[in-house]
Amino acid sequence: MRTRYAPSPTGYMHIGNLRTAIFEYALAKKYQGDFILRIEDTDQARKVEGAIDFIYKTLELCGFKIDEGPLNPGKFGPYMQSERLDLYKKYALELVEKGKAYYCFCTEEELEALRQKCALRNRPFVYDGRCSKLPHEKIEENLKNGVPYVIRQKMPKTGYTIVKDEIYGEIKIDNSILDDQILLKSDGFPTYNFANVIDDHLMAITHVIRGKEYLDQTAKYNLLYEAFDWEKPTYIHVAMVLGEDGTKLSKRNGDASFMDLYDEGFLPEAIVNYLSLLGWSPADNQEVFTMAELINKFDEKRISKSSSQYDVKKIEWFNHQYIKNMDDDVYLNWVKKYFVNPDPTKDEKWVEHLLLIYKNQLNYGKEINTLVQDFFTDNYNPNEECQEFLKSDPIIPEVIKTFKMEIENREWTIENINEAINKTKEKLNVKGKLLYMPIRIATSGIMHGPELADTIYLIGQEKVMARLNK
RNA sequence: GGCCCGUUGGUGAAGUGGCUUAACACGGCGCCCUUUCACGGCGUUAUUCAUGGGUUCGAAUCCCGUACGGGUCACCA
Repeated sequence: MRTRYAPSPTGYMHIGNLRTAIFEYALAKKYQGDFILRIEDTDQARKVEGAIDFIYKTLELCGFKIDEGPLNPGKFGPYMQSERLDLYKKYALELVEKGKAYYCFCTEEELEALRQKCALRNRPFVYDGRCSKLPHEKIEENLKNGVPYVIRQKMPKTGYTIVKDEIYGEIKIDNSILDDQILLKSDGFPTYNFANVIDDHLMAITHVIRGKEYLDQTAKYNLLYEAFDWEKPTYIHVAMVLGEDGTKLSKRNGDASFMDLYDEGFLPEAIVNYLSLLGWSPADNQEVFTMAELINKFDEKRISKSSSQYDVKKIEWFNHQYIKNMDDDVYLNWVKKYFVNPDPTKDEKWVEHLLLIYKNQLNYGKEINTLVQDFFTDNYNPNEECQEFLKSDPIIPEVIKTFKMEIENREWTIENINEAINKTKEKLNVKGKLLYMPIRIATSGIMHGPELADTIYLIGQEKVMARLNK
């Protein structure tokens, strides 16, 4: 069992690509197979500097081990398509030799004319194969004169080709719509389809997992495998991942790339966990699981046929689960990367205490900044809901007054704050919400917050007393 | 437009002819617990599986049509 992840080096990995990689990885590892990274850089224009390091880094963060790739080659290298050009040429020529492919000297203009003709008749464009009828001498002459050419594969004009897919079953594609596909471009680079087939075969890939948008094209792949008389890999096409709005993923509809999520403070484990459940589900009911468990549970037969929508709320929930389960010191180290301290004069212990009391309600790293903001402001303006509450019972002003008296002359510790609350309770014989909420509002100005004693302690003596004296 | 694929709740989904008058999870709403808040727990949220026919004693599950959604038809990957 060998699977591969074959991205283009664009320096960007959206969630759909990552999800495909997760499936590829899980499948390979389930059967103790190898996971190969191949860089598809045949489009010179779209190449991005440093993209390979970026891909390695991303996969590493996600917990993937790359068995073979450009930075750790195995015996099937090179793993960059741009370094395999002679290979593609060799195989393209082999097909020409066998009479299964031919040189095509058609110019851009000729093709455009052809295209127009098809458009006029409202038919899909199919190359008419005129160059396949060129006499031998003419071809030789053109080649000698350096006329630019591409190599095209001869496709059958009748009948149909069956595409076999693990998820979608058998699909019949009419051969008449198949173009004599270009194998080698005039710049000497292979087309994506051609390079894919050559590489998958030479790299002994057994299972190809890819987006459903390639399903129709697989007929062309099959014809290529047949032309070479090679064994086809098992195909597993997966439906798309859509954005939150139900449309195709793009930079426009939200933080749809791995790095965006990572930068927001989503843990790679949580991201992987969540994505594995998009378009796939395990036979049992477990949702939160480790990579090892995923590998163990993974079953490619259970991949869904229909596309699924990305949901921020749910990925937040997953992230929340992982954050809650972190050890305190690990959590602090992690959350500090996202925390922007508005007041550097606060000492480290105070900051850590503050960060810690939000650990079990934090959804993602950067959220910490909005959660803690009330601890960094001098503004005290309780909202309407607070005002309503304060007026809801005559005892409330008493509670606040009593608490103030109790805390006034004590040393500023959490124990003493709790003690003051308790004394208030005893003196006035109030408890529950009527006891806590007035104090909470009077000291912090908000109705929702972390543990009350911690909150009061962290707001600080000076500020609290000032508010109580109002 | 031709061809291909899909359609279970707001979302992820289970379900492959009777155990389903549709699991589980997220979100929403409500309640409870911890003397407050949060965490957590519990309940509720699809009279029904896009729709119309058919097959069958029986259909979300099988067949056909329709609608809707998506994909694909490049010297892009």
